[in-house]
Amino acid sequence: MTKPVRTRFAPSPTGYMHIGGMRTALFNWLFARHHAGEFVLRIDDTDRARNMDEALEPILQSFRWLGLNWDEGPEIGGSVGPYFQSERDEYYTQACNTLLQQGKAFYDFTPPEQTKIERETAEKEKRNYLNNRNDQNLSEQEIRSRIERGEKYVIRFLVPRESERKIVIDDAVRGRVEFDPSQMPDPVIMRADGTPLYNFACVIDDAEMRISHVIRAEEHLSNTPVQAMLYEALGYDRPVFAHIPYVAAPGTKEKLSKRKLEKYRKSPQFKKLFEAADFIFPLLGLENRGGLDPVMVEYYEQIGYLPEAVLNALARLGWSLDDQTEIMSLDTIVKNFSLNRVVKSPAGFDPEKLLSFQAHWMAEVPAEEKRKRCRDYLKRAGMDNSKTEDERLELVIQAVGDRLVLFSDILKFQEFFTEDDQIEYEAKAFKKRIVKPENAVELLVKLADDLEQASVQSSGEFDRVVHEFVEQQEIQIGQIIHALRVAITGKAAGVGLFDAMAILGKESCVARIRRAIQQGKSEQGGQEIRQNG
RNA sequence: GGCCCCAUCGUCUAGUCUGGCCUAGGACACCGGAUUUUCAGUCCGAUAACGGGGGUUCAAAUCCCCCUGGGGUCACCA
Repeated sequence: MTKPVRTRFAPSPTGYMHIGGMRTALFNWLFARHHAGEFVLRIDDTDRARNMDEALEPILQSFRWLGLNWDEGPEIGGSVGPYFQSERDEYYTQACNTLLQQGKAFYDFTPPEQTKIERETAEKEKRNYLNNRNDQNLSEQEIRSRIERGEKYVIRFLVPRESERKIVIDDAVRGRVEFDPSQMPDPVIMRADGTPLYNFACVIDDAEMRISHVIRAEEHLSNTPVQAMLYEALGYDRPVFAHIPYVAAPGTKEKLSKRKLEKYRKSPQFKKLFEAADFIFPLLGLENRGGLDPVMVEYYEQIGYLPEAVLNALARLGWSLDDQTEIMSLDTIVKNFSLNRVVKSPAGFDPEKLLSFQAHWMAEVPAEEKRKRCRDYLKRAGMDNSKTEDERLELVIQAVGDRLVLFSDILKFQEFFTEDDQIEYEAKAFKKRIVKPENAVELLVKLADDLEQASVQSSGEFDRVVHEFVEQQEIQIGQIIHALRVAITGKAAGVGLFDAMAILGKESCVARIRRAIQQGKSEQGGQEIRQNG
């Protein structure tokens, strides 16, 4: 009988969920779900964070947002808990004592400074570092008396160096990987204060929690031989290891890292994400949140991505279904996921591709949901007024159409939700379309009069009135339409002009045109004065 | 530096295990054209890759060797 599939993800409570970490978590989750197994969330908090809730909540929230549920872990518990490493001391102590008794681990009183010197010397001499084993054969009595004297010590696992045997890892992604134990230092497994080190705690937890497949990023590959030896020493069965490639920064092969944020700011692929953040987050009052950047999952949630899009993009980062399929729902991915089809080389995270997935999934969102989410952004930006009522909002969303890629994009169309005298003109567009052309202001004056007289309501009616005006004035439509757009929306580009006019209504249009005329005249006047002076 | 991993269009990838159907497929981006009052979109089209060198073979992106390049990791971090 094969063991039931159980996978895990073990984040440290750092207060943020790394997008690359999320990808690792996703693969674990997918593998478990595909095999109808279980997915465990375990918290690696051997560092003992002080504000656990604060540090953990954003991580759990990212899982919730993406819909990656866990079967055991924080908030829900489970039968092989506790799920916080800080509460599992007894397991580690016990395992450590077993190793000590069996002579598979030893007390090491070597002061850390000396270890450091030895390591540096080895490096200087360009040879592999191996720790000294001076304390390996200390008698029980001597150990006791040195401890009583207050000497500091650590406990090291005794690597079986003398055997000729190689440590072989049959990795589910990378195939057979060999390591030579005779090259490996004895790892510290317990600090003097009795707290375990990651490599040790991890083995015990994975074994005790009956994890069948350890799917993790490839930077752990070099930890694996040590862990494999620990499994054996402790009499546990090894899980299947699968080392998936790490997620690289856009356009590079370097691991995506939060510490390199400033560098990313300048990268062309990341630039748009930062710019979007700079525009949107201040409107939402989030500018002081500090760490809300594109390396975190929370960024994508806050700026209005769809879980479907992020999931789709993450799944395609290092995994493919076949030679064609790009767009996949979570169901499809679960149905088809396998470790065989995980690539070995690191995959650069591509924000452009994510955006294209987003555009696709956005098109599938029902109108009502779109309205709800957009209104939420308007509300958070303080634009909760009579103009954001369902009816108008629906019209705007329809007119905006595909231009709404992120929910927060609605904030780029503020002109529909602000008062007529609050419109901000894009300086460049205003100059080019209204101030500079000789007769633009004059035409706008006449058009405003015409509009005022006319009975117009629908987009088609506005279209008709403007076209009649064009004929009457014997001009090209291009001569008025750009000025008109800027006058009404303040912008050079946007939704269909007649749609915009219909949404705003005749009164608003006329008011806005008149205001632009005034502004235009004053800017022209200013120019003349300057020219004359 | 030691150990380990990786290597196909600008990017994500298919193809590699099981050599021939690969004059290397798809997607994103980019470029061009059409549609359009702008922008976006949509449709059509174009450009674009097996890191290099040796083998093995009738045949190599695919197997072997070497080189080069990139990366990960070397803690009383996780």
